[in-house]
Amino acid sequence: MAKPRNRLDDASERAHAKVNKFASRQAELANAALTTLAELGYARTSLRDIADNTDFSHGVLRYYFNDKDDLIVQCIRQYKSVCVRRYDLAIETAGTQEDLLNAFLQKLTETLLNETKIHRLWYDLRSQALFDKVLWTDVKQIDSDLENMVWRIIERYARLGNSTPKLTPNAAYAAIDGLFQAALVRFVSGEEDADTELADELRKLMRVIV
Amino acid sequence: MAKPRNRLDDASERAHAKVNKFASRQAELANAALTTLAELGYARTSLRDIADNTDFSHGVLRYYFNDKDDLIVQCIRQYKSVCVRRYDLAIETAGTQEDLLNAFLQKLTETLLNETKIHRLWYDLRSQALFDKVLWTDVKQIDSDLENMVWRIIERYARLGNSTPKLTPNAAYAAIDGLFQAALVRFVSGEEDADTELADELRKLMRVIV
DNA sequence: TAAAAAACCTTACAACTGTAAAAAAATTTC
DNA sequence: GAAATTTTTTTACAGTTGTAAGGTTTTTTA
Repeated sequence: MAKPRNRLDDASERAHAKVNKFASRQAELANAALTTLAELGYARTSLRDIADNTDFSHGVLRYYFNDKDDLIVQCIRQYKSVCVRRYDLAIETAGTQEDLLNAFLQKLTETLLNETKIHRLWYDLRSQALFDKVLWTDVKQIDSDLENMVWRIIERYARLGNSTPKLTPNAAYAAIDGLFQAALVRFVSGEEDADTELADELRKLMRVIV
Repeated sequence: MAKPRNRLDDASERAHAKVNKFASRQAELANAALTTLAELGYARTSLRDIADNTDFSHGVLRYYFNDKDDLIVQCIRQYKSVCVRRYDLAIETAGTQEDLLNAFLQKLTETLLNETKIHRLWYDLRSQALFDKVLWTDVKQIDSDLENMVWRIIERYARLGNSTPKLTPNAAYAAIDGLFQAALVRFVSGEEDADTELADELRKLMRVIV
Protein backbone atom coordinates (compact mmCIF):
# COMPACT_ATOMS: atom_id res chain seq x y z
CA MET A 1 0.00 0.00 0.00
CA ALA A 2 1.39 3.39 -1.04
CA LYS A 3 2.35 5.69 1.75
CA PRO A 4 0.14 8.81 1.80
CA ARG A 5 2.32 11.74 0.93
CA ASN A 6 2.33 14.74 3.16
CA ARG A 7 3.97 18.13 3.07
CA LEU A 8 7.12 16.93 4.77
CA ASP A 9 7.64 14.21 2.19
CA ASP A 10 7.21 16.65 -0.65
CA ALA A 11 9.72 19.01 0.85
CA SER A 12 12.33 16.35 1.46
CA GLU A 13 11.82 14.90 -2.00
CA ARG A 14 12.35 18.29 -3.54
CA ALA A 15 15.42 18.84 -1.43
CA HIS A 16 16.71 15.50 -2.53
CA ALA A 17 16.05 16.24 -6.17
CA LYS A 18 17.84 19.54 -5.77
CA VAL A 19 20.92 17.92 -4.32
CA ASN A 20 20.95 15.39 -7.14
CA LYS A 21 20.62 18.08 -9.73
CA PHE A 22 23.44 20.02 -8.17
CA ALA A 23 25.61 16.94 -8.04
CA SER A 24 24.89 15.98 -11.61
CA ARG A 25 25.65 19.47 -12.85
CA GLN A 26 28.89 19.28 -10.89
CA ALA A 27 29.68 15.99 -12.55
CA GLU A 28 28.88 17.44 -15.95
CA LEU A 29 31.26 20.33 -15.40
CA ALA A 30 33.95 18.12 -13.92
CA ASN A 31 33.67 15.99 -17.02
CA ALA A 32 34.18 18.97 -19.28
CA ALA A 33 37.12 19.97 -17.13
CA LEU A 34 38.56 16.50 -17.53
CA THR A 35 38.40 16.81 -21.31
CA THR A 36 40.06 20.19 -21.28
CA LEU A 37 42.77 19.16 -18.84
CA ALA A 38 43.49 16.06 -20.88
CA GLU A 39 43.95 18.26 -23.92
CA LEU A 40 46.07 21.05 -22.46
CA GLY A 41 47.62 19.65 -19.29
CA TYR A 42 47.45 20.94 -15.76
CA ALA A 43 49.90 23.82 -16.18
CA ARG A 44 48.19 25.30 -19.24
CA THR A 45 44.52 24.96 -18.35
CA SER A 46 42.63 27.96 -16.99
CA LEU A 47 39.07 28.11 -15.71
CA ARG A 48 38.17 29.98 -18.89
CA ASP A 49 39.60 27.19 -21.03
CA ILE A 50 37.40 24.75 -19.17
CA ALA A 51 34.31 26.94 -19.41
CA ASP A 52 34.89 27.31 -23.16
CA ASN A 53 34.23 23.59 -23.45
CA THR A 54 30.79 23.99 -21.85
CA ASP A 55 27.67 26.04 -22.48
CA PHE A 56 28.44 28.09 -19.39
CA SER A 57 30.59 31.05 -18.55
CA HIS A 58 33.65 30.69 -16.41
CA GLY A 59 31.89 32.36 -13.49
CA VAL A 60 29.58 29.36 -13.21
CA LEU A 61 32.51 27.18 -12.22
CA ARG A 62 32.81 29.26 -9.09
CA TYR A 63 29.17 28.55 -8.34
CA TYR A 64 29.62 24.80 -8.45
CA PHE A 65 33.13 24.52 -7.01
CA ASN A 66 34.81 26.33 -4.15
CA ASP A 67 37.94 27.01 -6.15
CA LYS A 68 40.11 25.63 -8.89
CA ASP A 69 41.69 22.95 -6.73
CA ASP A 70 38.25 21.76 -5.69
CA LEU A 71 37.30 21.41 -9.34
CA ILE A 72 40.43 19.50 -10.19
CA VAL A 73 39.98 17.13 -7.28
CA GLN A 74 36.45 16.40 -8.53
CA CYS A 75 37.98 15.77 -11.92
CA ILE A 76 40.37 13.25 -10.51
CA ARG A 77 37.53 11.42 -8.79
CA GLN A 78 35.65 11.37 -12.08
CA TYR A 79 38.68 9.81 -13.71
CA LYS A 80 38.95 7.23 -11.00
CA SER A 81 35.42 6.00 -11.47
CA VAL A 82 36.18 5.41 -15.12
CA CYS A 83 39.41 3.52 -14.93
CA VAL A 84 39.72 1.49 -11.82
CA ARG A 85 37.53 -1.53 -12.53
CA ARG A 86 38.42 -1.83 -16.18
CA TYR A 87 39.88 -5.31 -16.04
CA ASP A 88 37.64 -7.03 -13.54
CA LEU A 89 35.47 -8.83 -16.08
CA ALA A 90 38.51 -10.09 -17.95
CA ILE A 91 39.95 -11.47 -14.74
CA GLU A 92 36.80 -13.31 -13.73
CA THR A 93 36.06 -14.98 -17.03
CA ALA A 94 39.56 -16.09 -17.98
CA GLY A 95 40.05 -19.84 -17.56
CA THR A 96 43.74 -20.20 -18.34
CA GLN A 97 46.88 -18.18 -17.73
CA GLU A 98 47.16 -17.42 -21.40
CA ASP A 99 43.53 -16.29 -21.65
CA LEU A 100 43.95 -13.97 -18.71
CA LEU A 101 47.13 -12.44 -20.06
CA ASN A 102 45.61 -11.97 -23.49
CA ALA A 103 42.49 -10.33 -22.12
CA PHE A 104 44.53 -8.05 -19.89
CA LEU A 105 46.93 -7.01 -22.62
CA GLN A 106 44.05 -6.54 -25.03
CA LYS A 107 42.32 -4.09 -22.70
CA LEU A 108 45.56 -2.38 -21.80
CA THR A 109 46.76 -1.72 -25.33
CA GLU A 110 43.25 -0.69 -26.28
CA THR A 111 43.12 2.00 -23.64
CA LEU A 112 46.65 3.08 -24.49
CA LEU A 113 45.51 3.87 -28.01
CA ASN A 114 41.97 5.12 -27.34
CA GLU A 115 42.42 7.07 -24.13
CA THR A 116 45.90 8.35 -24.66
CA LYS A 117 45.20 11.85 -23.48
CA ILE A 118 43.51 10.78 -20.28
CA HIS A 119 46.50 8.65 -19.36
CA ARG A 120 48.80 11.52 -20.19
CA LEU A 121 46.76 13.65 -17.79
CA TRP A 122 46.96 11.02 -15.09
CA TYR A 123 50.74 11.05 -15.11
CA ASP A 124 50.66 14.83 -15.18
CA LEU A 125 48.37 15.02 -12.17
CA ARG A 126 50.35 12.43 -10.26
CA SER A 127 53.42 14.61 -10.75
CA GLN A 128 51.52 17.72 -9.74
CA ALA A 129 50.38 16.03 -6.56
CA LEU A 130 54.02 15.82 -5.50
CA PHE A 131 54.03 19.62 -5.43
CA ASP A 132 50.46 20.36 -4.37
CA LYS A 133 49.28 18.83 -1.14
CA VAL A 134 45.62 19.47 -1.99
CA LEU A 135 45.72 16.93 -4.81
CA TRP A 136 47.67 14.41 -2.84
CA THR A 137 44.96 12.44 -1.03
CA ASP A 138 42.89 11.76 -4.11
CA VAL A 139 45.85 10.91 -6.30
CA LYS A 140 47.21 8.54 -3.70
CA GLN A 141 43.81 6.86 -3.46
CA ILE A 142 43.64 6.24 -7.20
CA ASP A 143 47.19 4.95 -7.26
CA SER A 144 46.30 2.55 -4.52
CA ASP A 145 43.16 1.41 -6.35
CA LEU A 146 45.19 0.82 -9.49
CA GLU A 147 47.73 -1.14 -7.51
CA ASN A 148 44.99 -3.36 -6.12
CA MET A 149 43.60 -3.89 -9.59
CA VAL A 150 46.98 -4.97 -10.93
CA TRP A 151 47.52 -7.22 -7.94
CA ARG A 152 44.19 -8.98 -8.49
CA ILE A 153 45.38 -9.78 -11.99
CA ILE A 154 48.78 -10.98 -10.85
CA GLU A 155 47.35 -13.18 -8.11
CA ARG A 156 44.90 -14.81 -10.48
CA TYR A 157 47.61 -15.22 -13.10
CA ALA A 158 49.81 -16.93 -10.55
CA ARG A 159 47.00 -19.18 -9.32
CA LEU A 160 46.11 -20.27 -12.85
CA GLY A 161 49.74 -21.25 -13.36
CA ASN A 162 50.19 -22.88 -9.94
CA SER A 163 52.97 -20.47 -9.09
CA THR A 164 53.46 -17.48 -6.77
CA PRO A 165 54.25 -13.82 -7.40
CA LYS A 166 57.93 -12.97 -6.95
CA LEU A 167 57.35 -9.27 -6.21
CA THR A 168 55.36 -7.31 -3.66
CA PRO A 169 52.09 -5.73 -4.84
CA ASN A 170 53.88 -2.40 -4.64
CA ALA A 171 56.73 -3.44 -6.87
CA ALA A 172 54.58 -5.37 -9.33
CA TYR A 173 52.35 -2.37 -9.91
CA ALA A 174 55.30 -0.01 -10.13
CA ALA A 175 57.04 -2.13 -12.75
CA ILE A 176 53.94 -2.63 -14.89
CA ASP A 177 53.02 1.01 -14.57
CA GLY A 178 56.56 1.92 -15.60
CA LEU A 179 56.18 -0.11 -18.77
CA PHE A 180 52.82 1.44 -19.52
CA GLN A 181 54.13 4.94 -18.95
CA ALA A 182 57.07 4.32 -21.24
CA ALA A 183 54.74 2.96 -23.91
CA LEU A 184 52.57 6.04 -23.54
CA VAL A 185 55.60 8.26 -24.04
CA ARG A 186 56.55 6.31 -27.15
CA PHE A 187 53.03 6.45 -28.53
CA VAL A 188 52.61 10.17 -27.91
CA SER A 189 55.92 10.78 -29.64
CA GLY A 190 54.69 9.02 -32.74
CA GLU A 191 55.77 5.39 -32.49
CA GLU A 192 52.82 3.61 -34.01
CA ASP A 193 53.72 0.15 -32.78
CA ALA A 194 53.99 1.25 -29.17
CA ASP A 195 51.02 -0.98 -28.30
CA THR A 196 52.41 -4.24 -29.66
CA GLU A 197 55.79 -3.44 -28.11
CA LEU A 198 54.05 -2.91 -24.78
CA ALA A 199 52.28 -6.24 -25.10
CA ASP A 200 55.54 -8.04 -25.93
CA GLU A 201 57.38 -6.43 -23.05
CA LEU A 202 54.59 -7.18 -20.60
CA ARG A 203 54.47 -10.81 -21.66
CA LYS A 204 58.16 -11.13 -20.88
CA LEU A 205 57.76 -9.32 -17.59
CA MET A 206 54.78 -11.39 -16.44
CA ARG A 207 56.69 -14.53 -17.27
CA VAL A 208 59.49 -13.64 -14.85
CA ILE A 209 57.65 -11.97 -11.99
CA VAL A 210 55.27 -14.81 -11.14
CA MET B 1 108.59 28.46 -27.99
CA ALA B 2 105.72 30.82 -27.29
CA LYS B 3 103.88 32.18 -30.26
CA PRO B 4 104.26 35.97 -30.51
CA ARG B 5 100.88 37.46 -29.82
CA ASN B 6 99.43 39.94 -32.26
CA ARG B 7 96.34 42.04 -32.40
CA LEU B 8 94.29 39.31 -34.03
CA ASP B 9 95.13 36.84 -31.27
CA ASP B 10 94.15 39.35 -28.63
CA ALA B 11 90.84 40.04 -30.31
CA SER B 12 89.96 36.38 -30.71
CA GLU B 13 90.98 35.66 -27.14
CA ARG B 14 88.75 38.41 -25.90
CA ALA B 15 85.92 37.19 -28.04
CA HIS B 16 86.47 33.72 -26.66
CA ALA B 17 86.53 34.96 -23.08
CA LYS B 18 83.35 36.87 -23.74
CA VAL B 19 81.57 33.81 -25.05
CA ASN B 20 82.75 31.84 -22.06
CA LYS B 21 81.58 34.48 -19.65
CA PHE B 22 78.18 34.60 -21.31
CA ALA B 23 77.93 30.83 -21.23
CA SER B 24 78.95 30.59 -17.61
CA ARG B 25 76.48 33.25 -16.60
CA GLN B 26 73.83 31.32 -18.52
CA ALA B 27 74.79 28.21 -16.63
CA GLU B 28 74.67 30.08 -13.34
CA LEU B 29 71.17 31.32 -14.06
CA ALA B 30 70.00 27.96 -15.36
CA ASN B 31 71.25 26.46 -12.13
CA ALA B 32 69.25 28.91 -10.07
CA ALA B 33 66.25 28.14 -12.24
CA LEU B 34 66.77 24.44 -11.61
CA THR B 35 66.67 25.03 -7.86
CA THR B 36 63.50 27.09 -8.08
CA LEU B 37 61.76 24.67 -10.42
CA ALA B 38 62.67 21.78 -8.16
CA GLU B 39 61.10 23.63 -5.27
CA LEU B 40 57.89 24.84 -6.89
CA GLY B 41 57.34 22.65 -9.94
CA TYR B 42 56.91 23.63 -13.55
CA ALA B 43 53.33 24.87 -13.28
CA ARG B 44 53.97 27.20 -10.37
CA THR B 45 57.32 28.74 -11.28
CA SER B 46 57.45 32.19 -12.86
CA LEU B 47 60.47 34.05 -14.16
CA ARG B 48 60.23 36.32 -11.14
CA ASP B 49 60.36 33.34 -8.80
CA ILE B 50 63.54 32.22 -10.52
CA ALA B 51 65.10 35.68 -10.46
CA ASP B 52 64.34 35.94 -6.74
CA ASN B 53 66.77 33.08 -6.21
CA THR B 54 69.57 35.07 -7.86
CA ASP B 55 71.22 38.45 -7.37
CA PHE B 56 69.62 39.63 -10.60
CA SER B 57 66.32 41.07 -11.62
CA HIS B 58 63.86 39.11 -13.71
CA GLY B 59 64.68 41.23 -16.76
CA VAL B 60 68.18 39.71 -16.85
CA LEU B 61 66.72 36.34 -17.67
CA ARG B 62 65.46 37.81 -20.90
CA TYR B 63 68.96 39.00 -21.68
CA TYR B 64 70.48 35.55 -21.31
CA PHE B 65 67.63 33.45 -22.66
CA ASN B 66 65.33 33.96 -25.61
CA ASP B 67 62.22 33.08 -23.65
CA LYS B 68 60.98 30.95 -20.81
CA ASP B 69 61.05 27.72 -22.79
CA ASP B 70 64.65 28.38 -23.76
CA LEU B 71 65.55 28.79 -20.10
CA ILE B 72 63.80 25.61 -19.10
CA VAL B 73 65.46 23.63 -21.85
CA GLN B 74 68.84 24.86 -20.60
CA CYS B 75 67.75 23.76 -17.15
CA ILE B 76 67.02 20.29 -18.37
CA ARG B 77 70.43 20.07 -20.00
CA GLN B 78 72.02 21.18 -16.75
CA TYR B 79 70.17 18.40 -14.99
CA LYS B 80 71.30 15.88 -17.53
CA SER B 81 74.96 16.67 -17.03
CA VAL B 82 74.53 16.00 -13.33
CA CYS B 83 72.71 12.72 -13.37
CA VAL B 84 73.55 10.63 -16.34
CA ARG B 85 76.95 9.19 -15.47
CA ARG B 86 76.24 8.72 -11.79
CA TYR B 87 76.78 4.97 -11.70
CA ASP B 88 79.64 4.49 -14.13
CA LEU B 89 82.38 4.22 -11.52
CA ALA B 90 80.37 1.71 -9.52
CA ILE B 91 79.90 -0.42 -12.61
CA GLU B 92 83.55 -0.46 -13.56
CA THR B 93 84.99 -1.31 -10.17
CA ALA B 94 82.53 -3.99 -9.09
CA GLY B 95 84.03 -7.48 -9.26
CA THR B 96 81.02 -9.62 -8.39
CA GLN B 97 77.30 -9.53 -9.09
CA GLU B 98 76.61 -8.78 -5.45
CA ASP B 99 79.16 -5.94 -5.35
CA LEU B 100 77.65 -4.36 -8.42
CA LEU B 101 74.11 -4.59 -7.13
CA ASN B 102 75.13 -3.20 -3.74
CA ALA B 103 77.00 -0.27 -5.28
CA PHE B 104 74.12 0.49 -7.62
CA LEU B 105 71.47 0.34 -4.90
CA GLN B 106 73.66 2.36 -2.57
CA LYS B 107 73.95 5.19 -5.09
CA LEU B 108 70.30 4.95 -6.04
CA THR B 109 68.87 5.13 -2.54
CA GLU B 110 71.35 7.87 -1.71
CA THR B 111 70.13 10.08 -4.53
CA LEU B 112 66.53 9.26 -3.70
CA LEU B 113 67.05 10.75 -0.24
CA ASN B 114 69.45 13.57 -1.05
CA GLU B 115 68.15 14.80 -4.38
CA THR B 116 64.47 14.16 -3.88
CA LYS B 117 63.31 17.47 -5.28
CA ILE B 118 65.37 17.19 -8.42
CA HIS B 119 63.91 13.78 -9.15
CA ARG B 120 60.45 15.12 -8.49
CA LEU B 121 61.16 17.84 -11.03
CA TRP B 122 62.39 15.30 -13.56
CA TYR B 123 59.11 13.42 -13.49
CA ASP B 124 57.26 16.70 -13.66
CA LEU B 125 59.19 17.84 -16.71
CA ARG B 126 58.85 14.49 -18.42
CA SER B 127 55.08 14.82 -18.02
CA GLN B 128 55.14 18.39 -19.27
CA ALA B 129 57.04 17.31 -22.35
CA LEU B 130 54.04 15.20 -23.33
CA PHE B 131 52.09 18.47 -23.66
CA ASP B 132 54.81 20.85 -24.81
CA LYS B 133 56.70 19.94 -27.95
CA VAL B 134 59.48 22.43 -27.20
CA LEU B 135 60.62 20.36 -24.23
CA TRP B 136 60.28 17.09 -26.00
CA THR B 137 63.64 16.68 -27.73
CA ASP B 138 65.72 17.33 -24.64
CA VAL B 139 63.56 15.24 -22.34
CA LYS B 140 63.64 12.33 -24.77
CA GLN B 141 67.42 12.61 -24.96
CA ILE B 142 67.82 12.41 -21.20
CA ASP B 143 65.41 9.51 -21.00
CA SER B 144 67.45 7.70 -23.59
CA ASP B 145 70.70 8.45 -21.73
CA LEU B 146 69.20 7.11 -18.54
CA GLU B 147 68.04 3.99 -20.34
CA ASN B 148 71.55 3.41 -21.64
CA MET B 149 72.96 3.88 -18.18
CA VAL B 150 70.58 1.34 -16.71
CA TRP B 151 71.32 -1.06 -19.53
CA ARG B 152 75.08 -0.86 -18.93
CA ILE B 153 74.40 -1.92 -15.37
CA ILE B 154 72.11 -4.75 -16.38
CA GLU B 155 74.51 -6.07 -19.00
CA ARG B 156 77.40 -6.07 -16.58
CA TYR B 157 75.24 -7.65 -13.89
CA ALA B 158 74.26 -10.40 -16.27
CA ARG B 159 77.84 -10.97 -17.42
CA LEU B 160 79.10 -11.22 -13.83
CA GLY B 161 76.49 -13.89 -13.19
CA ASN B 162 76.99 -15.72 -16.51
CA SER B 163 73.37 -15.14 -17.45
CA THR B 164 71.49 -12.97 -19.93
CA PRO B 165 68.91 -10.20 -19.52
CA LYS B 166 65.33 -11.39 -19.97
CA LEU B 167 63.95 -7.97 -20.96
CA THR B 168 64.70 -5.42 -23.65
CA PRO B 169 66.69 -2.32 -22.63
CA ASN B 170 63.45 -0.40 -23.02
CA ALA B 171 61.49 -2.60 -20.67
CA ALA B 172 64.28 -3.00 -18.14
CA TYR B 173 64.67 0.74 -17.80
CA ALA B 174 60.90 1.28 -17.67
CA ALA B 175 60.46 -1.26 -14.89
CA ILE B 176 63.34 0.03 -12.77
CA ASP B 177 62.27 3.61 -13.35
CA GLY B 178 58.77 2.64 -12.30
CA LEU B 179 60.06 1.28 -9.03
CA PHE B 180 62.14 4.37 -8.44
CA GLN B 181 59.24 6.68 -9.21
CA ALA B 182 56.98 4.79 -6.82
CA ALA B 183 59.64 4.99 -4.11
CA LEU B 184 59.94 8.71 -4.72
CA VAL B 185 56.20 9.09 -4.30
CA ARG B 186 56.32 7.14 -1.05
CA PHE B 187 59.27 9.14 0.25
CA VAL B 188 57.73 12.50 -0.61
CA SER B 189 54.55 11.45 1.13
CA GLY B 190 56.44 10.76 4.32
CA GLU B 191 57.37 7.08 4.32
CA GLU B 192 60.80 7.16 5.89
CA ASP B 193 61.81 3.66 4.89
CA ALA B 194 61.09 4.22 1.22
CA ASP B 195 64.80 3.80 0.44
CA THR B 196 65.23 0.37 2.02
CA GLU B 197 61.96 -0.76 0.49
CA LEU B 198 63.22 0.36 -2.88
CA ALA B 199 66.44 -1.58 -2.39
CA ASP B 200 64.54 -4.72 -1.40
CA GLU B 201 62.18 -4.47 -4.34
CA LEU B 202 64.99 -3.85 -6.79
CA ARG B 203 66.93 -6.83 -5.50
CA LYS B 204 63.93 -9.03 -6.20
CA LEU B 205 63.41 -7.47 -9.59
CA MET B 206 67.03 -7.80 -10.67
CA ARG B 207 66.98 -11.44 -9.61
CA VAL B 208 64.17 -12.25 -12.02
CA ILE B 209 64.96 -10.06 -15.00
CA VAL B 210 68.48 -11.33 -15.74
C1' DT C 1 0.08 34.82 -10.04
C1' DA C 2 2.88 37.51 -7.01
C1' DA C 3 6.79 36.85 -4.00
C1' DA C 4 10.88 34.34 -2.88
C1' DA C 5 14.61 31.57 -3.96
C1' DA C 6 17.74 29.42 -6.88
C1' DA C 7 20.53 29.31 -10.96
C1' DC C 8 23.16 31.54 -13.98
C1' DC C 9 25.54 35.43 -16.40
C1' DT C 10 28.10 39.62 -16.84
C1' DT C 11 31.26 42.47 -15.39
C1' DA C 12 34.93 44.02 -12.53
C1' DC C 13 39.20 43.65 -10.18
C1' DA C 14 43.57 43.10 -8.35
C1' DA C 15 47.39 40.17 -8.84
C1' DC C 16 50.44 38.02 -11.77
C1' DT C 17 52.37 36.62 -16.26
C1' DG C 18 56.00 36.85 -20.12
C1' DT C 19 57.89 40.19 -22.86
C1' DA C 20 59.80 44.53 -24.28
C1' DA C 21 61.81 48.97 -24.29
C1' DA C 22 64.23 52.58 -22.24
C1' DA C 23 67.38 54.16 -18.79
C1' DA C 24 71.39 53.52 -16.02
C1' DA C 25 75.67 51.44 -14.71
C1' DA C 26 79.74 49.00 -15.72
C1' DT C 27 83.15 47.60 -18.81
C1' DT C 28 85.81 47.76 -22.87
C1' DT C 29 87.75 50.12 -26.66
C1' DC C 30 90.64 53.29 -28.87
C1' DG D 1 89.99 59.55 -20.33
C1' DA D 2 86.30 60.15 -23.73
C1' DA D 3 83.46 57.29 -26.64
C1' DA D 4 81.43 53.03 -27.56
C1' DT D 5 79.80 48.78 -26.11
C1' DT D 6 78.10 45.52 -22.98
C1' DT D 7 75.62 44.42 -18.98
C1' DT D 8 72.06 45.24 -15.71
C1' DT D 9 68.10 47.56 -13.76
C1' DT D 10 63.93 49.84 -14.00
C1' DT D 11 59.74 50.57 -15.73
C1' DA D 12 55.99 49.69 -18.67
C1' DC D 13 52.64 46.97 -21.03
C1' DA D 14 49.22 44.04 -22.73
C1' DG D 15 47.30 39.70 -21.75
C1' DT D 16 45.78 36.20 -18.48
C1' DT D 17 44.68 34.47 -14.08
C1' DG D 18 41.49 33.17 -10.05
C1' DT D 19 38.09 35.28 -7.49
C1' DA D 20 34.19 38.06 -6.23
C1' DA D 21 30.21 41.01 -6.43
C1' DG D 22 26.04 42.60 -8.64
C1' DG D 23 22.56 41.77 -11.82
C1' DT D 24 19.30 39.01 -14.61
C1' DT D 25 16.75 35.15 -15.69
C1' DT D 26 14.50 30.98 -14.38
C1' DT D 27 12.37 28.07 -11.14
C1' DT D 28 10.01 27.21 -6.99
C1' DT D 29 6.97 28.46 -3.34
C1' DA D 30 2.73 29.72 -1.23
